[in-house]
Amino acid sequence: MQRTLIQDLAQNVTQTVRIAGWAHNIRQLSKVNFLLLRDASGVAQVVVDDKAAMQMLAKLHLESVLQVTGKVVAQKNAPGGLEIHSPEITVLSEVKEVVPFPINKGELNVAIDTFLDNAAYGLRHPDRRAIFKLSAAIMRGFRTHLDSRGFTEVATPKVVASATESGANVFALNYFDRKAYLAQSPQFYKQMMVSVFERVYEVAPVFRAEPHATSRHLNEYVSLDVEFGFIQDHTTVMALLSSLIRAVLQHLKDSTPTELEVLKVNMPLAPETFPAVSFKEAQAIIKDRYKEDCSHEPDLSPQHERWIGEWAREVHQSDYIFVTGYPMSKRPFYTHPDPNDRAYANGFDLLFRGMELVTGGQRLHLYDDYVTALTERGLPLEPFQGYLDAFRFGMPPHGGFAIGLERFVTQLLGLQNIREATLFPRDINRLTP
RNA sequence: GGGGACGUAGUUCAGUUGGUUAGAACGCUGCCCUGUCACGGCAGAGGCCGCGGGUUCGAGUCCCGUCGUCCCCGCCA
Repeated sequence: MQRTLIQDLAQNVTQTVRIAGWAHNIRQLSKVNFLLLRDASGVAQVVVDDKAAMQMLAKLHLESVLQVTGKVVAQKNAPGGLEIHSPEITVLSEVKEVVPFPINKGELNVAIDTFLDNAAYGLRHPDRRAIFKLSAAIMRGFRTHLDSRGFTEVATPKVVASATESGANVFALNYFDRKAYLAQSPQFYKQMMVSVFERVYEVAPVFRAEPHATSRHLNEYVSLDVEFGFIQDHTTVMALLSSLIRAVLQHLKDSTPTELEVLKVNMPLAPETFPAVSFKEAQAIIKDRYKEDCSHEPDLSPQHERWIGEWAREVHQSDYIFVTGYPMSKRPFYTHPDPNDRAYANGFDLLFRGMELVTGGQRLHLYDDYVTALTERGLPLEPFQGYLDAFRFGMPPHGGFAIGLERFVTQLLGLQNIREATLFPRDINRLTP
């Protein structure tokens, strides 16, 4: 007999079906037991009133994997109105010890460190699983929208020869007795691919060797990267990003309504055009409204970003806000300056509910500009030659951005810690599981 | 790298100005209960109070060190 998923039981009322999954809970009354069986699609109640079967259940540990063949019955006092009667139960995988913490009590109540130590078990909790269903839907929505706009998905190397664009620390590794590094971003490669495909994107991990210890940083995270050619300036990139975010949110509503409900997600305010303020305007708002003068600082602090996020929600009814025109001194060498004021960048950050979600902008596209930019920063040309060749042989005006997937999920769900949006997070002191 | 907080049962946490035998809930074990749905009831097991040192008649509680964890800043997505 073929296996039926628990979510499909409603279409099989009065039929005999076979379901299989994990012993989520067993409620034992004297003459009847209720076995709650969980599979990836849901939880079903199995009514056990056979004496031998109840004795077998009494000895069973939770999370044992069972196969149950029985009749689907519509019963108004059953959870969900359905249950399985006259079950024949087979143990497929017996658990021989007590589970580390309960996952069958609704809300999960466990410290994040304990949870992550037992991730392979804890992630089975339906709420935790729902987080990663949403994460998958974000990646799917990202791909679907960009595919429809003529983008090509690429896979660029994660093992690279030279340390990279910005100051971020990289992980060094031994590559056949040569030094290599884990890529801190696909930046160079996606730019090179603009000269091949014009429009590209990538969904892949990036690696940062920064010893940060915060609730919003990971040393390995998934970067949703986009790069495309023949743009006017950074505003072309911002327009594409806005429509992409809106398309992803719509995709979530269409494809994961159950998960959005289970996790009680407040869908973001995302107006047709995301509001934008310049870096200097942002500083003025902070001074005006929050009475802190940061006008001599070259960047916004996390608190400043939270304030701007709050301001955008109140004044523009938007959970997303662009901050444009950061000082060039804080941006990497490939950044295109504002032609009207070369001290500032044709770039942007996108804040989502007060946290940096995206960085992007227009890039330099002329070979000579790269030579100048590298020279001004005291960097040698030689290690960048493979990259620079793309510009020597013709590169259109282009730009792009990178979205932090786990940050998207964290902010969407209002999670306390980005590790909750990561299956197996890598941070400064966690390398396993 | 700088700063702050916290380490007590398998888990999440209480634990008074230092005072005798360290508690609760969930989980676990046994018994009872035909309809539970966070099932309920009764009974029970389970603790080097992170580790080391100190102060004190006496330390889970105060001090120092150490290890671990969480958070903030820096850096970034």
